[in-house]
Amino acid sequence: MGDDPCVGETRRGRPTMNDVAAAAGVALKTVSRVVNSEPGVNAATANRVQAAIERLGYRRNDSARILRRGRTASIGLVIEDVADAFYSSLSRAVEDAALHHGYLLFTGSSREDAARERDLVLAFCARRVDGLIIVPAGSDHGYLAPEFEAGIKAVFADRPPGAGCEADTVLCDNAGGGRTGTAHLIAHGHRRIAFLGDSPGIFTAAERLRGYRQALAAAGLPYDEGLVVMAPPDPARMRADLARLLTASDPPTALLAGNGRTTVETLRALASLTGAADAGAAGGLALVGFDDFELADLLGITVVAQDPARLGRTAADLLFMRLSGDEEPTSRIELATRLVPRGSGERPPLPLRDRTAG
Amino acid sequence: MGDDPCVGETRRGRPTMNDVAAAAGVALKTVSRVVNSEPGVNAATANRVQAAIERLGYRRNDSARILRRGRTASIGLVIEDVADAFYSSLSRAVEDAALHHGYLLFTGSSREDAARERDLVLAFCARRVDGLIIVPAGSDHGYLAPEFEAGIKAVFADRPPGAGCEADTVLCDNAGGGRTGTAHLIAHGHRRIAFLGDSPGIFTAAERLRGYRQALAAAGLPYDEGLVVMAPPDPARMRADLARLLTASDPPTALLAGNGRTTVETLRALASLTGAADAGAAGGLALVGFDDFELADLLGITVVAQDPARLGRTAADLLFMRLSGDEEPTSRIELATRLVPRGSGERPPLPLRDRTAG
DNA sequence: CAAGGAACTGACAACGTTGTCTAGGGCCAT
DNA sequence: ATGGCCCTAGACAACGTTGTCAGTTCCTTG
Repeated sequence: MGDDPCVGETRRGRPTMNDVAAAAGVALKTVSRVVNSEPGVNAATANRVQAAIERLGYRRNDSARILRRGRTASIGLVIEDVADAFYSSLSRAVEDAALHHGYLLFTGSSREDAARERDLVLAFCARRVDGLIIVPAGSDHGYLAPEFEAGIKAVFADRPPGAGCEADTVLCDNAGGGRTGTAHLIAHGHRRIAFLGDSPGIFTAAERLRGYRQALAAAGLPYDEGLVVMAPPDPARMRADLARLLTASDPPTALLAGNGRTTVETLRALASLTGAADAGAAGGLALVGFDDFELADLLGITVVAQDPARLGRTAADLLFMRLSGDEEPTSRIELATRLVPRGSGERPPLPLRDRTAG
Repeated sequence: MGDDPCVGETRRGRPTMNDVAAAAGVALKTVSRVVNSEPGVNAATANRVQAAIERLGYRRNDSARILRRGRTASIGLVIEDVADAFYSSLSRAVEDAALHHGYLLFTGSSREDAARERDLVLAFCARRVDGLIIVPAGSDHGYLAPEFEAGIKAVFADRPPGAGCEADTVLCDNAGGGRTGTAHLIAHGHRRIAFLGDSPGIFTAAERLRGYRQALAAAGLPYDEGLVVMAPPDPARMRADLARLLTASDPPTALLAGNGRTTVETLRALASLTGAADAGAAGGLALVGFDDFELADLLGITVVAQDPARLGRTAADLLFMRLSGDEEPTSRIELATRLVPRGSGERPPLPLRDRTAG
């Protein structure tokens, strides 16, 4: 009479185990056993249940399951921005690990906003994720205290947690990378090296600057504030800064770019300033970038390479160790960086008079 | 006596609303009202409850909430690979939309594997996501039927669902883009244009090839299978293919690369084959890439640009329309592509004898 | 043949929350 | 003074699952 071809009750919404049980003529618990492949169900019964499951299109409700069992088999990942290649590589590594362990993954980008980091983390906690991997934007992680109390595991990646927050941490050796990159330029004869970093509040930016200063000091070179820019990589601002640097009375002969974004924007700025088609050699400046990027090989850009996938993998490994009961003291791992010479960082200083030739 | 400084019972695990209620001397339901900012609670009482919440570090259990309310305020996103720039831009757009609507986001990469796409989607469904955005890897979406029956909303992005699956779809105009790119090369005098695509089973790859053929036909040019490669972008394989193409008796004077990956790998292959530092001009070949990529501007690579962020935004908009009750017939949106001339696609055909000059 | 066990199945409570309904008390208008 | 209403608060069931425990059947074994 109705227009529903199904046999029996027309239920709106999803069938439950109860519906399946009724359809198969067994008890609820038996369905549960079949769904979870628990032993102790007669093959014939199991088949009947299985048939009912397929006929009704039954799908277990994991919210109920989670509520009952207390574990969610999911983890949360908070990064700075998925659209950034560094973080998307990291994401992918975490995703792989999660999949491998049978976990589902919540993802969110903080956009370098501490409040947003906190909201995301707490939302994940409300969903009762078993663990968290956090690239922190903020420096106060007091809000995590009740979560730790409740047994949640967290691993910090790329940047350490705020003071007073004890948790596993995986970092790159940012200061070491800054030293290496700077020392490389010094070894090629440069004495005036500009550092184009990100906001000084960002841990990695500050560390890399520290490494830069260490290398200068080790070589007996003075630290000149006029050669350092620490600000978010805005294209227009960077072009202006570079123009100012290059037309100064004692301009730099080499640049160290503080991260992937600044490297790329530096290349753009150089290209637009010098009009050179081959930005890699623009202005005869030597250039070392921090963080490798796609096509750096073709552009011949020397970089201090990090390994975001390894960072993600390591963080995930630590987390899953914790989730499987590991109670060791928290560890802090620093991953080495690797200098990849490709030409732009091996150019000797160009005497001032040759500059305009481009 | 114990070593726990807390007053009252020492509970392991998280405090519940019941615990908060006991601590504040009110009923469970009153706590619920406070937590959810429901009206009808005296300010003084609310303060008492709030204090208890903070003292105990209470955090609502969303699994229970979801179970009770039936809606999860979360959506699932299945893409091909987060680490790919195209999909990470798309992800970010979806993430923004989710945040804006107060939804949480599950993410997973299918790796071009239909079974994995299915597993991810079903896992998300088991978590009772309210909606799905899917970049399908497979071509059979029958497994979604029970989910649709249960009221889940799904939007397909970048590629259409398999036959028989009626759902909102947002695509790029792949055939149109293929036509545009090919016509552009033809307009610059090319008659022998190679097409370097991806696996023919991938919808976008097949569509772009179709556009290429349409443009050839429109210009009265023959379709030469020898100029077409349809396979996943493996670097070694691509180098071999390019070497074969370029040393053939009647080699192409221009290349149309089928997607971002193939464009980049083509550049690498050309650079390694010709030894040219400036890969953009390697071998004097004209080149148009499908899908824009970072630094294409600096390299001077002409592309048929898609807009992955817009794709994600549009898909999310459609999904949230559905989630807010929209019952219109399903729509299929095609987003226009945009040709961005940058030099590599505007080179005229180079006579064969000049080739080796590189 | 009785007793014991193995294999299978089911009844029931509990997970932590929210929706519905009811109850008490204070205040206003009649 | 009394009925009625609003404001506040709580009791209780229900969401769909899983863990515990108890029951039934049937087979083995002494």
